[in-house]
Amino acid sequence: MKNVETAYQLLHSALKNVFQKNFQMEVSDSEIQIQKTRKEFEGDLTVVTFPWVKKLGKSPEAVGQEIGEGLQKEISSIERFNVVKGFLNLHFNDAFWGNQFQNVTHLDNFGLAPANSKPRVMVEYASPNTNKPLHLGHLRNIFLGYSVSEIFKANGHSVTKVQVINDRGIHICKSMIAWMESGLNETPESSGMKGDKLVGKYYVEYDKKFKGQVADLMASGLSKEDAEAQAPIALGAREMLLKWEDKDPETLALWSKMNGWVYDGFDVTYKTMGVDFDKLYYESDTYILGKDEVMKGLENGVFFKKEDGSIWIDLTGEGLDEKVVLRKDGTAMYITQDIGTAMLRFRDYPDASSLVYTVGNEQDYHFKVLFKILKKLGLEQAEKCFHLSYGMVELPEGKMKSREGTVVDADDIMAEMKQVAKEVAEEQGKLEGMSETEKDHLHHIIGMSALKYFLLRVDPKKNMLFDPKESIDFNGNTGPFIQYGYVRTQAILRKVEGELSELNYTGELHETERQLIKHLLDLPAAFDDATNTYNPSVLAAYTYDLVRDFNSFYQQCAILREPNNDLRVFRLALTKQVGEVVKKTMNVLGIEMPERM
RNA sequence: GGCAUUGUAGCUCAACUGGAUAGAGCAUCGCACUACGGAUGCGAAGGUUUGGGGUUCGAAUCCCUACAGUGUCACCA
Repeated sequence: MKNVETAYQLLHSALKNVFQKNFQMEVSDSEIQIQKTRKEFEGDLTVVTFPWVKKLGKSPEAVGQEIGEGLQKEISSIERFNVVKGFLNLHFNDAFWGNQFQNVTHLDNFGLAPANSKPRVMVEYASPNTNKPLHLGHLRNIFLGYSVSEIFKANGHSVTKVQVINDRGIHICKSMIAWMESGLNETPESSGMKGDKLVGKYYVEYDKKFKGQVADLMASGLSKEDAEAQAPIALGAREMLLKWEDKDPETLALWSKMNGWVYDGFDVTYKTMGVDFDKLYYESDTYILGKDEVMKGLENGVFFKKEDGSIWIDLTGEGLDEKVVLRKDGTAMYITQDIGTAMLRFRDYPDASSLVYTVGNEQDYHFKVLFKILKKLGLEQAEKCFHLSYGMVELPEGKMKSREGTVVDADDIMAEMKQVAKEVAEEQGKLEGMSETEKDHLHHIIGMSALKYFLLRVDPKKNMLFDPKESIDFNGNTGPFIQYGYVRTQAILRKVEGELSELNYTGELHETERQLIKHLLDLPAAFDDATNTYNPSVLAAYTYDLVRDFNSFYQQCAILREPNNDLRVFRLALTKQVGEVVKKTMNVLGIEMPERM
């Protein structure tokens, strides 16, 4: 069992009965609107009566009154109700909520669906180029993709995390040619640099040289275009790409050596992030497959060939354009590769029902086209493929530009967060008796929680702003705030270990207790919402509110000091449940909970 | 220019998908408590939801329009 029968469900069916009995009417599900009662009114749940006002030919107040009385007969736990305008506010008694809570404590895995009870979903995220290090934008991508994977798992799906590594193409050749021309023979070992940083350095080097050469050529009278086409280093890069495609052994050796450095660097970064992958795809493998698929599609009439030999698809019938899928020289492009990768993935995982692509919204159009193509090629799962499109992370001065040096490096920002966590923790001075490695781990957990929460609490669809100067907060609506709330629950529970007996309390509830219970009961709905909308921010908001409710409760109700033992046990059980739920939801966001901080 | 997308407190974000008096955090000001862990709680102030029309019992949300930001419109990825 994932959940107890909710108050919503109860009300829902009771409403149907009321309409049968009082008005001899059937009501459709869509007519029934139940929402939480707003704070300024008295009640727990509110039924909106407007949809029926016309039909019944009565005033909203009269309809509300009548339904309210009917509902009271159906559900004895409805202690009282009031009608304000067309809103029927229902107040359930304390016993009802006490009971609901007790039912939850008996569940094994409240809020979660049984593992692997639903079809497999593949989630692609990260998918970096191999010519430069990861930056803040990647962090949003990676945390988002990881979290969505975990959300699907929590909802019972089998999940395979994949990425496709863009390991070939002109951009890698640029780093390679710059490295060769430098003649320094630098390696990560010799330079002491992280592999991805080293390769990134040569990418920047390339750009510098290129610009210098272009400037020189222009000074000697060439047009900008000609200069760019004739810059020696650009020619070198292109030549290298051709050699690569010809499988020139030396070029291939250099290529795999430098890519290897990058992978080593990425692995370190992924590890710090706390993310992983089940299966990697390399563009250098899949682009050939893509070509095959295009050729097949050409035979089947999905694609057509233009006079110059390039291959196209006509999507004008679907409101899109014509699109090239294979160059006239027969080489693969981005979308060719994507077609191949998709086909290969569904071949590798025939039980997968869909594939989620975590890719920035600048590629919205690309994925529209891709999914149409996949469908035309006869891939059944094409309709269920989903582009998890997310907005850019902007800096105060605008978009990040790697060439202008305005990127926020992933490793740097993570290290910085950890450093801040360390400073705050030392200031607090609550960690005596902890070993240095434990402390180090704790600082890491806290720093990462600030960063992850910061990036995940925003609706993925939207662009968001990151201000390095103000950096990331540790107070208020933040990861560390939630961690602190969790730590507090654990601090309390540690003192009563083994003391938790059966729940026996049936008395009145404090307002903050009712609030807390109601919030806890919303967990399954929050998970559903997050799954349906591919949106971790739903869970971030849910958890933040829960912790606030708990803090409120904690401030106003004695737990350990409560003299009435039944009530004390009840409050301890509440505390425990809050801790478990927070840990669960944060785990899905990839955020670890410390026991002390 | 076409298409897509966004515009909510000084700043960063919410708003149960059309519901009641638009909510949080940060920043500002004030208060609480021998603290079960203060990385706390409570409160004040802060809004013509970019402007203008429309749809209806009811609009930040849907439609039209103007303005502003962003993305995209490559045989780049």
